[in-house]
Amino acid sequence: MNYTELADLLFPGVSGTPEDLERRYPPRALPEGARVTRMAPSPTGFMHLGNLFGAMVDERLAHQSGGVFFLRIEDTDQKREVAGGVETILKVFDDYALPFDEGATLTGDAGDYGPYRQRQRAGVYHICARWLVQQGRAYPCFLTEAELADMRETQAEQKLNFGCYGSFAIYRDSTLDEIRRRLADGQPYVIRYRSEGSILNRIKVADLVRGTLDLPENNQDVVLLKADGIPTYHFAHVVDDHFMRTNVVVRGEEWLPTLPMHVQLFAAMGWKVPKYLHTAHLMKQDGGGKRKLSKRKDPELALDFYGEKGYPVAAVKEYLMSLLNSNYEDWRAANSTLPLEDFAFSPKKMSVSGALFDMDKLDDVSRGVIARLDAAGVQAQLLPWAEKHDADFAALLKRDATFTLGMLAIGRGGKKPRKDITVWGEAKAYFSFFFDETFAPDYTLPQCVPADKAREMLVVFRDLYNPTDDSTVWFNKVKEMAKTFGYADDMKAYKQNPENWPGSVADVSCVLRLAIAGRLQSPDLYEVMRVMGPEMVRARLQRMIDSI
RNA sequence: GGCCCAAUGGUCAAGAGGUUAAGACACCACCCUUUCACGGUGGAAUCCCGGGUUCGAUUCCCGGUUGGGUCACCA
Repeated sequence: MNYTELADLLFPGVSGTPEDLERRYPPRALPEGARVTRMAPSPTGFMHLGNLFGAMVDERLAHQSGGVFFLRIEDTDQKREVAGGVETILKVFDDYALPFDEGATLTGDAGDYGPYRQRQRAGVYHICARWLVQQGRAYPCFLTEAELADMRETQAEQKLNFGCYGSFAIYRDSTLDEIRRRLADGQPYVIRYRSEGSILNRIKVADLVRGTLDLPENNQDVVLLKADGIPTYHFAHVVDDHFMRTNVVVRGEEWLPTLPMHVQLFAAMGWKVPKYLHTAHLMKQDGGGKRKLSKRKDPELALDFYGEKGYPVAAVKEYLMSLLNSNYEDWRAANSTLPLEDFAFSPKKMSVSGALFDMDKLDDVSRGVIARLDAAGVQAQLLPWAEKHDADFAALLKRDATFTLGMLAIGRGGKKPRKDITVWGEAKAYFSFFFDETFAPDYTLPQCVPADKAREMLVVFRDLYNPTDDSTVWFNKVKEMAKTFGYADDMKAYKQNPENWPGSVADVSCVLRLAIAGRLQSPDLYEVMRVMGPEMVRARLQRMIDSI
């Protein structure tokens, strides 16, 4: 077989060589130890937690080492491509503040190693595929889909491994004449790699989290170029990550079984194998067992889910980082104000087994993130969320900025900030009583305070209420009032002998809280009233007086 | 079915050949407190099974079990 002739036959318009490409994409001038990583999603219009999970590893690895983090669009499968898919990807990078240094952008490409969309790199793949054919390491295969299905069936019956290998690779040794005839006949074909490996041989591959892997050699004649001339993932990965000079490939553990094939392809091309880092999957509890988070069954897999609920971006990243490196939580506890980027991320600390996604934990992290914000910080996140998801609420928030800021400031700052809100989506219900439009009181009184007595208390309070009182003076007045109504003003005494009074100052406070907030639970009443101002407070008191 | 990866409380997990086997979430109780939230104290709860190596194994080795992944002209 004259392989050069075969190569010319298969790639008539292709002329370059891998050496040309080496010159076009020279090794990057980077300091020793700098890591070049990439995120390589398919533009399916769906970005999920796993994408983010991996991207955070990529980004940290690159930027922590003074390297490069780039974005490559893997659009080799037209069937799955969705209009606007690239925009969705870029938006996630933007939303989650994961800055990439080069790669695909909305307007084109940025960087010297492009194009960064695989379909635009056909020329590069063809040069490499042609070279492999010339070397006798790749060949055209005319197996049809039906034949492949039959083959699989036969293999299942005979309990053999699936795939195109050994005697099943019937076009491996076709003659040039036969190939010429089929081409002339217009028969569709793919380019397959001609594997000389055996599953009886073992290979060793280093993985940054898993250590040295001991795997069987690949014996499959894998497809390099599909019938439409576009590469499969496998070939694109090898070619692109070589010429884009990626030195750490971060990807999910679903790629472990094909790793030997990739190593084999690198070797066939005469290229250095990059370092690999295979991440464990995020799992979900399902009935008895656990399973990989699924796009169809689990809405929480989609990143949109978090945006809609109103999880702060920082909370989702914090949570993922705590799964990535379990010492992150301790670090965060000791460094509550530092940016996540100051944490020393280490691949060695990553877990090799899949973690169950824990919404309770995320909630806790999110509460903590929100609690650490000051009022302006809350406003800066809450308002955009509301504008996007709840226009009515946004309008209320914007009506009086000073009022809103005052409201948001209650219980913030200090050593022990309140953790009332988990996600922005809860904010409206939580703050509802601050706005007459959303104020929906439930005037159900505590048992020990009959309605007529409550009304009297409110009237008394309305008259003694002085907005200039400080909190101590104010609460002393409340206690005083409790006493005049025969209720205990000393909680300790009351708790020891509750039978001596009809109720306590706590019950009296409940009545006031009901009037002001319309419910039994609220942040510090004095603070709430201070923010509301005397006019609003009096109106609230009156409203309850008139209603019960 | 073949191949690959994994296994410490309910969840995330630290950990070392000899430990009272960290910590966090969730849960329970109590304390603080005019409510709620926060905070504090305490509690319950874990080394998958069987062999081997060893004075000693949850830790190392081998089997098994269980879970997960993968076997496409998808990525």
